[in-house]
Amino acid sequence: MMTKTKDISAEEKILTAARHVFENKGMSGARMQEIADEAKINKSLLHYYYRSKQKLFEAVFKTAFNKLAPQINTILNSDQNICEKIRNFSKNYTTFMIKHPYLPNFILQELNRNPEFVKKLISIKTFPSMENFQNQIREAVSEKKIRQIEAEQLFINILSLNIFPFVAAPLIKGFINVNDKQYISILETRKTEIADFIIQSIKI
Amino acid sequence: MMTKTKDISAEEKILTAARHVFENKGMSGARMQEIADEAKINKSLLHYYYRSKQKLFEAVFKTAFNKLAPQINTILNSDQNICEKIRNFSKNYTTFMIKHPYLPNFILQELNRNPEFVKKLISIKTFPSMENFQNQIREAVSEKKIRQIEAEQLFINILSLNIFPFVAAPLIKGFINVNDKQYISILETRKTEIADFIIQSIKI
DNA sequence: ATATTTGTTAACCATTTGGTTAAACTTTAT
DNA sequence: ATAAAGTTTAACCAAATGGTTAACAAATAT
Repeated sequence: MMTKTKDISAEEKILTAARHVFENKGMSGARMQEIADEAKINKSLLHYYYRSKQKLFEAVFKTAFNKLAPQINTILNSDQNICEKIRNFSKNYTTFMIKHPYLPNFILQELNRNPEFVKKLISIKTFPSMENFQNQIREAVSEKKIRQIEAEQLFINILSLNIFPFVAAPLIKGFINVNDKQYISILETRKTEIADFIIQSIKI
Repeated sequence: MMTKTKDISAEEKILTAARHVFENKGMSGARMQEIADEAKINKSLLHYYYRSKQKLFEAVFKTAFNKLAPQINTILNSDQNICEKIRNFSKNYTTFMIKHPYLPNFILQELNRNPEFVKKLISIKTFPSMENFQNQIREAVSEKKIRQIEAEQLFINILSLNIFPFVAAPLIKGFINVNDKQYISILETRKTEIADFIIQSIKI
């Protein structure tokens, strides 16, 4: 009857549950039944809305990737100066990922398992290019605003310092021997620490 | 006695094949039959030598982890000075991982999937501690050899810059638009580039 | 030589798993 | 009201999968 009013659509419940299960177990570890249970719907509904596990996975993966890519794009294409870029990105990225800590690992995992997938993503979307960033760095170097450094290397460094602490959280927690709460506190510090570290390195 | 005059023992072939399959597909994506095929032995032999998939996986994981942990330990415990440490580690680690590119991803993936596993590793082994490294950094800071920085943050930065380029290889290759060969060349450059970047940042 | 232990294989087996079907229930259109 | 279209479920199913069994082969000990 009126059950539709405050109900979240099944399709939506499925996507949320699928996201959760896939992020935790990966494509091959996830079970359709587990997703159905978590969404509290019948397993057949999964196939009704998304034809197959693969299709459901791709839906989840794409929305996940579309949360990551635009952020990285702010480094490559935006008219801030270099230091601004680094400061803003590090702050925004870390803030966002503290709320979605499984996202980076999920994406990297599946990208590693299925490297051809990257090519799809690059071709289909208006995929960010290094060109603007390269020009910006070269210019900054020749104007002696920053020391000599290759754009690719700097780009990799920025990504590494920002993303790795989330991907390797269990490992790092083990080595520096802190609990979850303490680790989040360390990540909070990194919102500004990362940018300081990078800028300190490239300034003249 | 049990001296095997045969070329390579079946047990060894299994471990090699298992390592390969597990590194590529992960625990849940790996298939016992695939491991058997790759080792060119009957599937029953897998269970003869290693009781179960889980046991076989653990054998593979432990040997993998034991290749990573000692390297990280050279940062935490070794009597080199800070710059030496950073230079040597970055060079050695990157050199090693170019030869074993799937290792870091494999370890991080399974650690993420099963975070309790870390606790096992920490407790059982003479697991490296941060203490010496912390003292070294604090001392260097107070002696004004390097600028003020927390040991944990520096440690995370060192690991990030070294390990992330392997974990995120497909992603980075996509963004900076290079092929495998070009990417390896970039990694080669990083053998010294990483240390330069860090030292530039922390020197006074 | 032969008994015994160790290594190896093909044939099975029980369970899990992604996916299908057909019927029932709801909502919307006529 | 009633038909049509959309949504949801229980009951199935075939294939895949981790694991077992029992017989056979090779090495080792007596």
